[in-house]
Amino acid sequence: MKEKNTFEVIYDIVCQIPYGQVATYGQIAQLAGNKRLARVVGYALHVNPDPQRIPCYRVVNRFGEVSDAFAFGGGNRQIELLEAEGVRFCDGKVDMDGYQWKKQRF
DNA sequence: CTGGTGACCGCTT
DNA sequence: AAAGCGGCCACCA
Repeated sequence: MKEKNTFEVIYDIVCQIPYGQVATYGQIAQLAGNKRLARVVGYALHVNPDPQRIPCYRVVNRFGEVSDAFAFGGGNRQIELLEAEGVRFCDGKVDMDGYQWKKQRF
């Protein structure tokens, strides 16, 4: 049994994001073990070995905005995908008021 | 083998 | 109050 590396854990968490919701790097990083792993989370999605299994487009920074580095494929592709799921965008930012993946308290 | 970087966040001065 | 820096993991030269 091989223990899951930090990357595997990150992929697992991102894969657990429900439909119509988004999560932040810090949120995932904290669930992965340390919130400082946020940077690693970004890198993990950067390599994104399995985009079909890892919906990286459901991951946004704490501002609710997508990364301005590569924009996931040349443009706001990510935003359109989220809109297709029913997520509302405001000035290119996600309405974190009720779409941020909050671990169901109950 | 060593150094540096990266789709980030939070703390410190 | 604002600005700068560190930290963690993995990969590249």
